[in-house]
Formats: sequence, C-alpha cells, structure tokens
Amino acid sequence: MYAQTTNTAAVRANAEESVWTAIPANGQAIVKLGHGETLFHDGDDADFVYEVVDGLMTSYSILADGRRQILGFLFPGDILGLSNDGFYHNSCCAVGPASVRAIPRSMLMRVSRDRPEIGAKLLECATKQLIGMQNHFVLLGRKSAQEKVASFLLVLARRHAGDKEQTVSFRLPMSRSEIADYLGMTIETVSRTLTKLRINGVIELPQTSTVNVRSLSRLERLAGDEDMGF
Amino acid sequence: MYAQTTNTAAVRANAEESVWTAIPANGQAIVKLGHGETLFHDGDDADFVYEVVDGLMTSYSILADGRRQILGFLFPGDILGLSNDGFYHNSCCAVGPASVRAIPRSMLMRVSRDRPEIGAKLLECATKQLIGMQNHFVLLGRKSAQEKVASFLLVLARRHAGDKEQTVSFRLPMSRSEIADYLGMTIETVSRTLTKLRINGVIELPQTSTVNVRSLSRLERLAGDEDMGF
DNA sequence: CGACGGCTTGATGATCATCAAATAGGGTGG
DNA sequence: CCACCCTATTTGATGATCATCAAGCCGTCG
Repeated sequence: MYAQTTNTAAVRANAEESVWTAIPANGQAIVKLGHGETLFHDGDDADFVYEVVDGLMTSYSILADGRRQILGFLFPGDILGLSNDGFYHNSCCAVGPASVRAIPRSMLMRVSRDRPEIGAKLLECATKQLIGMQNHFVLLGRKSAQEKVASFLLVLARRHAGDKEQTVSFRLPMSRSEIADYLGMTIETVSRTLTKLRINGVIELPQTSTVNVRSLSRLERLAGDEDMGF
Repeated sequence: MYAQTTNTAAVRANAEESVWTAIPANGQAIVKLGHGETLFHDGDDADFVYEVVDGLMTSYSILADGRRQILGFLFPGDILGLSNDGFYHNSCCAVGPASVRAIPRSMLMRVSRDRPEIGAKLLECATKQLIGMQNHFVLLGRKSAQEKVASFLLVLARRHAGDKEQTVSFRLPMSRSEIADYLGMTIETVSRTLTKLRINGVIELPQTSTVNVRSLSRLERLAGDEDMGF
C-alpha cells in the first residue's frame, strides 16, 4: 500500500524519486493518518518537516470564532511544516487516509549543510508553494464564485488530463466544506455553483464526489485567468 | 541616500546585516526605481533575484479584464523574484522611490552550492513569505471589510510601535487603490471603512496618508484574529 | 488660480452569506 | 441483504455586505 521506507530508495507511483530518501533512514518515520486525523496544530513545536507520501493532506488556519481558511491541499511529493521560529503557524490534517514521511527538523538542517542539493530541493518546494499560493491570492481576492469553482475544478482536471483532451473525469477527494473553506465561500454557494455548471453543460456530477468535465476549454474560459502577459 | 554597495559590508538603518553581501560585489547591481516603475513583468525571464534595499516594492498579478491582486508589499530585507522554471510568475513595481539589489540567478545558485548559509537564508526568506502569505489567505478568504482594514493597519502599526504602546502614528506609503487591491476590495470600501474607524475613534486621519492609531488593542479586537491555539 | 488625480461620500443593486428545510448518500446493525 | 439513521449535500427564501455607478471634495501641481 505504501512506499517502502527502508534505506533502499523507495519507488512510488505518483511522485518522482524523493530527494529526502538521501537522508539516513534511521532518522525518518512514516506516519499514517486516518480520515481527518491531525498531524499538527498551529502553535505546536515544529520539530518535523513532513513530505506527503500518499493520500491528500490539507493545511488550514482557524479564527477565534471558528471560521476556517484552508491554505492548501498537499499532494504526494509536497512538503509541509516549514518554520523559521520553531513553531508551526498553521494546522494540518489528512483529508482521507494518508501517510507522510516525518523528517526531524534538526536532521534536515544538518544534512542540508553537507548536501547543497537537499537545501536546493527544499527551496524549490517552498518556491513552488509560493507561486501556487500567488495564483490562489488572485482567486480569493478577485474572483467571483463561479470563477473560483471553475478555477478549482480546472486545477484538479489538469492533474488528470493530458494537455489535449477536452473531457476528463475525476473524483473530488475533499468534502464541499473543505472546498468552500479553500475557496473562501460557503458550502451552499459551492453547491449552487456546481449545480449551475452542471445545468450549463460544463460538467456532469454522476455522484456528489465525481466530476466529469465536458469541456475543458469552457471551464478555462469561466476560470477567468488567461493571462494577458503582464 | 542608499546603502553602500562595495564589498565592504554595508550598514543599513532598516534591515539587519545582509547575507547577500557575502556574494561577490562584481556580480551585483543596485537598481533604482521611481514611483510606480516596474522591475519585471509576469512571464519575463527570471534572470535575477532581488533584495529590497530601500523603499517599498509590491508584487501583483493582473487578470485579463484588468482586475489586479496585489500579492504583497516588500520591505527592505525582503527578497523577490524566486522562480523554479526560469520565469517570473508575477509582476513587480515600486510603490514609491525604491532601490533593489539585483543578484544574478545563476550566481546565486552557484554560490549557494558553496556556502550553505546562503541557501539557508534563501529558504528562510521563502519560509517567512510563505507564513506571511498564510495569514493573508485568512484575510482574503474569511474576513469582513472592517477586519481586513483593521488587520492591515495593525500590521503597519506594529512595524512602528513597540509592543507596549497603545497609540502609534505612521504614514501609509501606498495609495487607496493599492490597499484595495491588496485586501481584495474596492477603493470605495477601503475609504468608507477607514472613515468608520475614524468615526468610532479607533484611528485619526490627519491627512489621507497619515494614520494615528488611538487604540491598538481595539484595532486588534477588530482585526478578528486572536488565535485560539489550534 | 485653475485643472487634474486621488479620495470621499452617496445611492443603488448584485452577489453571496445566512437561515431553514428537504433530499441523497454512506455506513451500520439487525 | 435490507432498513434505518446520521451526516453531507442540495435547494429555497431572505437579507447583509460590498461592488458599482455617480457626484462632489480636497490637495497638489503646473
């Protein structure tokens, strides 16, 4: 079910060879999480950096009155738990069953001193996240409900489709509530917007968590980006 | 006016000693920018990483129809222009007169291989930005207009105030339009919200770009965070 | 002094949140 | 295997917040 975690480099289906496997195996541990299980909370000691091995994780912040903002969904190969000051600044839990590789922070620091490519890989992951977050800023700050949902579906669709197809079918691994908290809207509006997309023939929803995109190009148009260059 | 940029480490007022000065000076250049001048555009070749030396920079994305989302304001010591794929994924311009140190990407890569502390510093900057962006996610996705403006003022106020004072006075270096595009609202709503804060006695606005915070604790309450721990 | 751009204020309306109820789906125990 | 229950999702009705459209104001600069 999961990748091997011996010091023999593990071969996984979904992610390219992991750089982190270069780190001595004795300092690593695979943590398996069940549906909704928490990996760490905002404010905890940031003793580990984690790499998602399998499943889907999510990081989020919660306001005093309970409002939640999901900061991102983390797929296999993504890392989470970076910190400068020794504390986590968000919480993190599994969307479904998932497993992560726990890398002691101290070890990561030490190793990345000796092996520059480890540090470079960390920076690359962080940069990747930064850039992904920038797109999401535009979504949260400037897009309408329909554009938000279309953008969201588009990102998922592109994980499943080649560049050329006009149709894709995939499963939504997360609940409406998680989608809403990710897109900065309510579950009702998410639901209504999906229904509208369905009625307009852009998607089909054979089950609540299965999406068939009937026209990727229409979805792209509805997503609102199409950069004009600057 | 600006920091020295010889290979003698420069002493600057606003930021701690720069690590980047460890990089050979012949590979660096200080770029001076006037009000609103562009440093780079989305899609340009990411040949340089920049460190803000003086003034205030901003990075932003623009949608096809002209909607703008400001991704962040960058103060002296902050870096910008990180990229994995050799292209910038946002645009960047000066809010007022500003100067930045241009560090050739190729050189940065080379040097950070030899000197792990450079790579570590880069990662630290990226991590700092990541964490700052996470707070802003909550703002964009989950906060009301008043909470947004209060949060924004609070961040600026804390740059100017000690931890104990209840009052601070500072200048807003950016226009209403920039504030609006940063907070994901319109200039009208920004203006109205500021007026409301003024009428409620939380702030004073002696000039349009001068803010006197009369009660930091009230501002904190209005900002809506006050983490509850997890 | 006059004109321009940025800001404020006002009036109106659209979008989306909220409250409320019905329906569907998934899992459990009989 | 089926019935039932609980939760997630959809749908409906209403209202608040904030965007939009439209003037007016103010400070700045020629």
